[in-house]
Formats: sequence, structure tokens, C-alpha cells
Amino acid sequence: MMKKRSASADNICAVAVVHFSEHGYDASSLSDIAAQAGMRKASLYSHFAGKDALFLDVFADALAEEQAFMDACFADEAALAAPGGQQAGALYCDRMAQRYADSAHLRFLLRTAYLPPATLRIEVGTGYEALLAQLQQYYVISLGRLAPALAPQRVAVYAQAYLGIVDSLHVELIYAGGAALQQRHAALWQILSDSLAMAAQPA
Amino acid sequence: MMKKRSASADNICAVAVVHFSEHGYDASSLSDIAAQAGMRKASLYSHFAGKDALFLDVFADALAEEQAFMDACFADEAALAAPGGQQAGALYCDRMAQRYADSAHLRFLLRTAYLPPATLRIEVGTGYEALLAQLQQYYVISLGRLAPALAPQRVAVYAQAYLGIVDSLHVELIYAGGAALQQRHAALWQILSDSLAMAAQPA
DNA sequence: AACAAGCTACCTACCGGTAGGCAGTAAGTG
DNA sequence: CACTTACTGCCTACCGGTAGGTAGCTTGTT
Repeated sequence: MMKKRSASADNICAVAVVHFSEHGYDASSLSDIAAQAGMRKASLYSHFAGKDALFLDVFADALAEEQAFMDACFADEAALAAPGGQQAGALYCDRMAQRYADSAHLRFLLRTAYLPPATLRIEVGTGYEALLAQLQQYYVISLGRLAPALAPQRVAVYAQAYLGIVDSLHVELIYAGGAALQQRHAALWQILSDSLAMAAQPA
Repeated sequence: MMKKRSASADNICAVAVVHFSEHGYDASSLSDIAAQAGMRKASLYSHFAGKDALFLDVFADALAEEQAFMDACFADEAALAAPGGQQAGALYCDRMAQRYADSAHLRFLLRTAYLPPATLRIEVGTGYEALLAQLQQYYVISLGRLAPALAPQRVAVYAQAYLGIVDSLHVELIYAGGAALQQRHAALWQILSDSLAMAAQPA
């Protein structure tokens, strides 16, 4: 991988992602970000054209990082899978809470994907949709490996449900966290498992 | 019901709820709100103590309105219910999309409940949690009426799953809307139905 | 010499909030 | 009846503060 940015710019991005994830776009100040990055606000402008540009750079970082995380989860899952054992997409959901705690990029992404700054709606929207599409694709592949006999239209339904569950867990991450998340995860996974079991061996 | 506010104050709130729901707390300007309400910013201060107070008033309105909507949905459901027929909580989900399109209060609520202004986190949090708790209670009652034989711990799981589904639909409302919502609704409802059917008559 | 990367100092625009004035009106008082 | 008083609802004008953004100088490195 090649480095596209200077070390200073990378540092600024690392600071900015925290500010954006905690305060949102509007309430984040370039002065504060610059100060925490060890420089004055004016010096930011030798690295980024403006606030929007900085935001979009951070957003691109976040997308790339979460893409990589997703890749790793489903790669691990494929490596560990025994047919009929692990359920499709489970690893990604299991690791999500820890990931949220560790990664400012994920916190940033969940905050700004759902309520992006008005002027950047389209850019943010298309980027995040691509990520979700990738997740859906991974899930379909994984489910196809674990339950090959499933009818294609059934697979589509489960993929939709899976994305819905992921969204629901995201909400709980932002909103409540910890304990409540566990319960919700368990409950939603339960009904998904039940439905899958029923579809796999119909009465 | 008694009127607590003047007509002007009601008008201001009606304008403010739209602004807050579209731009969020930080990006909403009192000047703009006042102008659209037919007065100057300074005149707002004869009706509300400040931006926070206005926001909290609007928030209280939104809570009350959504509470009333929830009440109506579950009252209708109880009236229409034939045992084993309609599924618990379905009406509320079915009407949600239309409701979202019609009600600025719901759009406001979904936006600010998940990402409230930093200074008002606790007030918003407690208020919205109460609403969700009420929803959960309604669902449990409704499910108890339609499937009386269900084990209590099972009911708790389904209640959690139901809230999760509602959250997921909320996300889809904010984020995508229309067509995608239908699919997600259908998929999540499908797996919930499957699981319920399995629990009701175990193999 | 040239360039990158910082800096100080400053700009305009707008924010939430405050002070004080100005019509209209409804009630009290002789 | 006329007159005063008090109040409501809105106004203009302004405050301190901060935002994003720009100009131009000073460095250090090559």
C-alpha cells in the first residue's frame, strides 16, 4: 500500500476522526482539531482544502478500515467453518461490540452515515451503501457455503434480515451499548436461527 | 386537554420541529426559525427562555405525539384481533412508514433520540427510553393475548427482537426509505413469524 | 534559489442572547 | 367620559464569542 498523505496529514486525520465521531460535523471545530494535532488552524489549510475535504478524507479512511475489518471477519469465518456448525455472518456481529469500542473510525462511520452533513449527503450515502452491499454479498456467500440447499429467494430474504440485524445492533451500540446490546444480539440471532433451522429441514 | 402555550408559541414549535428534524440541533438557527414563524429572533425570547428550552418543548411535544400514535395502533390492534390471526405489534410497524412521511415529530424524534445535542443527552435519553419501554410493554401484552401458552422467558426474547426490528426499520426510514424499507420489513417479519410458529407448536 | 510547513494576524459571517423602545389594548380610577 | 397604568408582543440594535477561511511572513531543508 502506498502512502498518499504526509505524516502531518495522517496525524490530523487521526485527530479529526475522534472529533467528528464525538461531536459530529457541525459541532467540530477546525481550531480544536488543529490544536490537538499540534498546530494552528491556518496550518491545516496547507494539508486540506477545507473542512469538507478533511471530512471526506476521514470518511474515506473509515470506509477503507471497516472494509478491511469486514474482510478479515469473513475470511476468518471461512477458515473456521465446519458445515452446519457456525452460522453465517456470526463472527462479524460477535466482534462488532469490541470493534466499536476500539475503533474511532467505526464510531465515526455509524454517526455520519446515518446523519451526514447536509452538503455531503450524496458522497456519504454512496460510500456507505457500497460497504453494506459488500457485507450483504459476504453474507450470501457464507450462507451459501453453510446451507447450500437453500432456495435463492430464501437466501435473499435472509440477507435482508441479516442487514437489518446489523443495523439494529449498530443502533444499540450508539444508543445503549454493553448489556442491552448482548440481549438484543441474542434475541435477534435466536429468531434468525429458528427461521433458518425451519427452512433447512421443513416439517 | 388544556392549552399550555400561546398560539405564537405553538406556531414557533411547529416551525422548529421541522428545522430540528432536517438540520439537527447545532445547525438549526434561531434566526431562521423565527423568520419562518413570522417574527424576529429576539421575539422568540418572550416565548422561550432559550434554544435549549425551545428544543425541550419540541421534544416533549414529539414524545407526546408518538405516545398517542402508539396507543392508537395497539388499541386498534386489540379491537381487530382474532386469536392466532394478526401478529402482535404488526399494525405499529405497518403504519410506521406512512407515519414517518406525515409526521415531522417522528422524523425529529428519530434524529435527536439517537444523536441528541451533547448538553441535553440525559433528558432526551430518559424520555425516549420511556417511550421504548411503553412500546415493549404493549408488545408483551399483545403477544400474551395472541399466544397465551408462550413461556415467559420466550416472551422476553421476542420483545427484545421486536424492539430490535423496530429500530432496524427506523434506521431504514432515516437512511433509505420507501422500497428498501418494504423488503427489510418483510424479511425481518418473516423470521420473527417463523420463530414464533416454531415456538408455538414445537416439533 | 526554491519549496514545504509552519506561524501571526486578520477577515467576514453568523451564532445565541440581551437591552431597551414602541405600538396596541384592556383594565382600573376619578 | 377622559386619563393613567400596566402589560403583551414585537421590533431594532447591539453584545461577546466563535466559526471557516485568507494573506503573507518566517523558518528549515534540499
